[in-house]
Amino acid sequence: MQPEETILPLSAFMALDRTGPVPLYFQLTQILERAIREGELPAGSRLENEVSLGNRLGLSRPTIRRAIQDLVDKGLLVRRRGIGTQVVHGQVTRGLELTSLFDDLQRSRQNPSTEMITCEPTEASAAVAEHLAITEGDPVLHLYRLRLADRVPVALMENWLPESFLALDTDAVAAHGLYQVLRTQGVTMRVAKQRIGARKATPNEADRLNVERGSAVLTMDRTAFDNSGKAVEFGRHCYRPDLYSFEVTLVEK
Amino acid sequence: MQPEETILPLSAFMALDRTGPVPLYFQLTQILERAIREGELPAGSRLENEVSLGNRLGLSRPTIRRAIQDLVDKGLLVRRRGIGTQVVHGQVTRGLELTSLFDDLQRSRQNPSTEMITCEPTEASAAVAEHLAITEGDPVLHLYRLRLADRVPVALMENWLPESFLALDTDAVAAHGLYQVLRTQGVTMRVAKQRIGARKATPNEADRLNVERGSAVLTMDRTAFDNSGKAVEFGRHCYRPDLYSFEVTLVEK
DNA sequence: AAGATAAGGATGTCATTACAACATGACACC
DNA sequence: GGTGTCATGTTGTAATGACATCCTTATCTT
Repeated sequence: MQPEETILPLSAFMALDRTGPVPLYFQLTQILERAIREGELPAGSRLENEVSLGNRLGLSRPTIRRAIQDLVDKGLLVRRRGIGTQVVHGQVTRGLELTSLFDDLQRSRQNPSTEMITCEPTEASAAVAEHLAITEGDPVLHLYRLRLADRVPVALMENWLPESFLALDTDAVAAHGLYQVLRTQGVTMRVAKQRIGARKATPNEADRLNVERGSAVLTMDRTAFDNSGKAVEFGRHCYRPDLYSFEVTLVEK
Repeated sequence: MQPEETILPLSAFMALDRTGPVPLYFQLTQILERAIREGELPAGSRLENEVSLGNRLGLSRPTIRRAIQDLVDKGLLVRRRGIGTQVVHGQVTRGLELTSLFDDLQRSRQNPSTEMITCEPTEASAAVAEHLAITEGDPVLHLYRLRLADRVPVALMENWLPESFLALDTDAVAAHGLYQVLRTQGVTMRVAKQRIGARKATPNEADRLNVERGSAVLTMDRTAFDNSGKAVEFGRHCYRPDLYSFEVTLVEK
């Protein structure tokens, strides 16, 4: 049997602004996403088809498709040729994004703070050099920080940045997070490759994270690349697993 | 300074087949991806621009863009307006896909096998019902399996499937993996939401995974949805962290 | 020498059109 | 009753054209 088709009233799309700098497809994506999260488009319901929606809004089909595709990629919608587009069941969750833990915690009002343990230039080890695509012994900036949420230790973070960032503002990093500072330096992260694993905490880690010795920690190694494809950061982090976990949404291509 | 532009010879694109059922953009994606992985397009090099490439191949610009965009989404390329498209530095890795652990291991020739511990109908607990979007007490199929690679235990997997799969072929699941069997049943997974964490292994888990009691395990909870948006599987897995980890590639949208 | 301006080249956005492929349901046919 | 066929509705693929926006480089001006 066909699932119920939900047709949004035209009023839902009155916010569309054709003159501003915001792309139409993006505005449409946001409108639809809000409608899904607010329940106006119930889970399992069918969307109005692309052509009809385009006609009603005075938008071309490619624009409609682009907007819908973005939501499919986010895992909110599912498309089937010959059938239509449906809202995925199951509560929508915010997936992993290219942000830092600091942003994550701030978003969830956890009152994040950072304690800088070490911040000094050093020479790249073989492992660090490999991840940053530089040569062993090259100068790098080494950060060792403790992340807290509501004054409770959540994560221990060790990061290495290539030579061009040796003069980074340490205080700003402690106050606003590494990624925020890099953004103000004109560096925009585009791609990050992460490996998530687990192991026993070292005694040092256990003490700093304020957990029992021999506890399990969640680990994440990450290399981040800027918009020119160069590696700008390599990090080894470990998290208190009772306070933090990773959410990932996978979509079949 | 501008990075070096690499122009692929026309011969690289001779494989393009305009008559077959394979979309042109997809063929182009594969050709480019191979060229990157084989090093014909070196890390950091600039790609030929969209318009010129389209003219050379006799393809329209939207088709070229679609192919390139897919590689950007995969984290292999980076685009900057006004600049061009560049190959990302850093070795290319296979990211997390919508496949099962069985597929993963098979791909890396680890000789995977499965030991079925439990496979029986039961009633949905509150947690299971929540994730499958059914009501507590509804009948579900409960699987409890041990995954081995080269006869070494790698993961303990607990899965629940909704009522429609109560009559699943247990032997086939043990032989070919759960996802494979579901595919033959006409079920195609489209979206999966995963949460990755860590904790200490329970004594039972430690024994079955053949690790010391109190070891750390990597955990993954997953709900998978089919192409109609319905939840078809909920799983709680735990992995030996010395033998398995998750790889994720994030791309800024 | 430093700053402003202009030109060129690249990707980003958007509209229009056409046809292909797939799923469903209705209906005729055997 | 089962099977095949067709019409219809929907998304998928592809080409074409136009303009916008951004970055770099070169040039001109001060």
